[in-house]
Amino acid sequence: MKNKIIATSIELFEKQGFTETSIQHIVDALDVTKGTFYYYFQSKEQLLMDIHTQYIDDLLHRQQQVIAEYETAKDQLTAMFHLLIQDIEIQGARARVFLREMRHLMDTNSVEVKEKRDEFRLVIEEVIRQGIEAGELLESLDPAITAFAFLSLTNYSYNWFNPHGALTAAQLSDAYSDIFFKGIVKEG
Amino acid sequence: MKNKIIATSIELFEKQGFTETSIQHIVDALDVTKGTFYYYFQSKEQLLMDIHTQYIDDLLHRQQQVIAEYETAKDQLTAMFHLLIQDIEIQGARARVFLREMRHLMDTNSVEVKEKRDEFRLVIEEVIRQGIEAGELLESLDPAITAFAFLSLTNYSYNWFNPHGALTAAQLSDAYSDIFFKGIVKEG
Amino acid sequence: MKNKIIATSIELFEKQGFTETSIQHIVDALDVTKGTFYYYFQSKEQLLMDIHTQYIDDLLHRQQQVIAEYETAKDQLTAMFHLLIQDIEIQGARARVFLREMRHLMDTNSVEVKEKRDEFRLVIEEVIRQGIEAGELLESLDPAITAFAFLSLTNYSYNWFNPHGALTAAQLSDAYSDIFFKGIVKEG
Amino acid sequence: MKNKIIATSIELFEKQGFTETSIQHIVDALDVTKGTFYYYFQSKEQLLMDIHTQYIDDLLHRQQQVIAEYETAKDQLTAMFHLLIQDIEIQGARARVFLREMRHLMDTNSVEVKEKRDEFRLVIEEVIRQGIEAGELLESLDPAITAFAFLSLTNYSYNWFNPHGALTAAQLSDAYSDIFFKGIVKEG
DNA sequence: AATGAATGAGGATTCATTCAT
DNA sequence: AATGAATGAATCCTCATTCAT
Repeated sequence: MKNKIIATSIELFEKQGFTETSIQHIVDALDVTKGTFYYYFQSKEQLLMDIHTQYIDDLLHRQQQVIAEYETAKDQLTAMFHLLIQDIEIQGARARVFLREMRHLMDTNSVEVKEKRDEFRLVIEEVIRQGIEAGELLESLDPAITAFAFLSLTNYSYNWFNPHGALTAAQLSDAYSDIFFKGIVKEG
Repeated sequence: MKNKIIATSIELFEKQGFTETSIQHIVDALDVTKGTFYYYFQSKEQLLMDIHTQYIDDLLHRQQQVIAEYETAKDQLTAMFHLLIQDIEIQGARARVFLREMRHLMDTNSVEVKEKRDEFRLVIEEVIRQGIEAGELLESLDPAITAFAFLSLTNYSYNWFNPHGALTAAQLSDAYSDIFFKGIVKEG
Repeated sequence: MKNKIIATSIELFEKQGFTETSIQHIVDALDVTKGTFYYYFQSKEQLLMDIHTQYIDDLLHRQQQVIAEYETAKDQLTAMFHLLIQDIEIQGARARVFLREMRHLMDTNSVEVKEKRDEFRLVIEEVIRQGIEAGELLESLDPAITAFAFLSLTNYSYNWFNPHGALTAAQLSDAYSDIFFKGIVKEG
Repeated sequence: MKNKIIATSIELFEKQGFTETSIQHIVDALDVTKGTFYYYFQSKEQLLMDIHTQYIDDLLHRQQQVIAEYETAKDQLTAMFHLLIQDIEIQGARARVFLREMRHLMDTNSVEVKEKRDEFRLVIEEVIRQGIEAGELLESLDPAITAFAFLSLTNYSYNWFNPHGALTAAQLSDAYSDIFFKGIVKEG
């Protein structure tokens, strides 16, 4: 039941937004009553926190697998492009809720998620730093800014990329890898 | 007064979000009454629409100036990086409201803003297309995807870039231009 | 202008009801501003009072003409049936506002209109009383109840009679006169 | 609780009118909170609809009983006079709300109630038609107009008849039957 | 004679949450 | 494990009215 509530909430939060989705909407969609909801969750925010925690923990775990599996910065970054963009198809709704509704977490919840989010970003930053040291990436790069650039490409794609359209997730992640690695300008 | 309401609303919408900001909050901040608000705006959505229209119209206008002023795709894109990122300092709050709260517009409002947003994007797409034709940019590029990549970098920066921090807007737009034009990989 | 406001208000009050019609509606329909309204009327209730006074004064005046013009109770009542029912065509909206919205008058206004309304009814009662004394009408009648019966027929017709339908006002007042004078039962 | 809300609302709607009675008035009179009201009713209009439905359904049911119990048109109409006028004492407030506030129902609600109201009227029309065919009532009558005359007498009495005054309901319905059946004019 | 800005109280409705059962 | 009744604060919005100009 707890998982059913989470699954339904994600759908509704994605479609209508967190604030616009009432507990009543959620329980109506599941054909149970509000009491049931409050048996499983302390509050609406707690539900949002559970969704966030599940998502980011899973992502961190998969990021670690990618790091372990590949050796070079380029391979690791390519694998992360694939990981994040191909995820849209399966985890799209969850990811969009994660990216859009974080601001509704308060106090410790907010801090806790922010820390894990930062962790994810800092791993990327570290991959880039090691790529530079290994002579694989340009020395002129600022690892922090470059990590933000990477995350911009992946995260913003949740706003517009439709995995059921003509463009496939594989095509998009390949195209983004190309742009990110080689740039867009033709060499003189 | 209308402009004062808009200015205050932008601040509050940015800090707390559109839904979380009540008309009461807005008028309290201005020390007027709710009646005053509704004298100037038909509805809360109309206020949001006014903010959106002002922002996107201004942006489209400045985009046209950039296009007119520069000749090559590279220069035009560089100028747009500067335009958008240096804007964060002055227009940051307005831009963040624009980027985050568009979903609260409904029906015709939603369509109208979406069209202008698309127009802005399609101009970038066209710049890229002409850059390719001119032999300036890589032939392998998909102009549409590349335009999205460009917008990802600029728009996502509103989420994290703090113009009052150590990193300046000029530094960021330069760094992003470099990455976008030349990529991050060291040539063999 | 005052008369234009009254005319427009009657239309709106009839269509939407007194409470549901705002001053804003009225002035919008006339393409003037609220200030104009309050230049001519002290309050919304004063406007309603003016409408009521005009209507009932006119009616009392015409009732006196009928009384003066005809001699027998039957002729006077017939003339009043015609007066009231044929009025629907020209004065329908005004009459409906009068009959439906009287309850929104307060204190002295309410009393003043009620007195004139009672006066109209008591004249009918007196016509019936004199008809009985003259041997024209049945001795078994209670003049007060009979006057109410008369007013029921005329006033309730404002609720359903459509002067633009197949049934004409003349046909209706004739039919009502017949029923009221001779009843509906076939003599044994 | 639902019935308590209905009962209290009827009283308040009758005294002050539907629009003039706020949900706050209703819940204050019951010493509960607004939330409670909206737990039982979707909206203020739904409450009004419930009142209307209860009233008209009950009336239709009792009309059928009268039709079944009596044989001649005269007896059926007499019984309906009694039914409707004696009802004022017990159902007066409910009936007045029904007769006065129907216009606040919208869309399907309005149509639904109107249909049942028409049904009630058409049954009366049919009784009159059969009375004419049976040679009991005058052939010159128009059944539709005559039915309206009947309803005018009964419905308008809700506006002025006070069952706690000197005139009893029985006396009024007898007087109205006499007038309706035999008219007011003395036979030559 | 008319305007435009402002008020402040009150309207219907929604909602997260609680709690006894 | 789940229900159903109730709360009370907050939300958007409307409105009659005032008043300086």
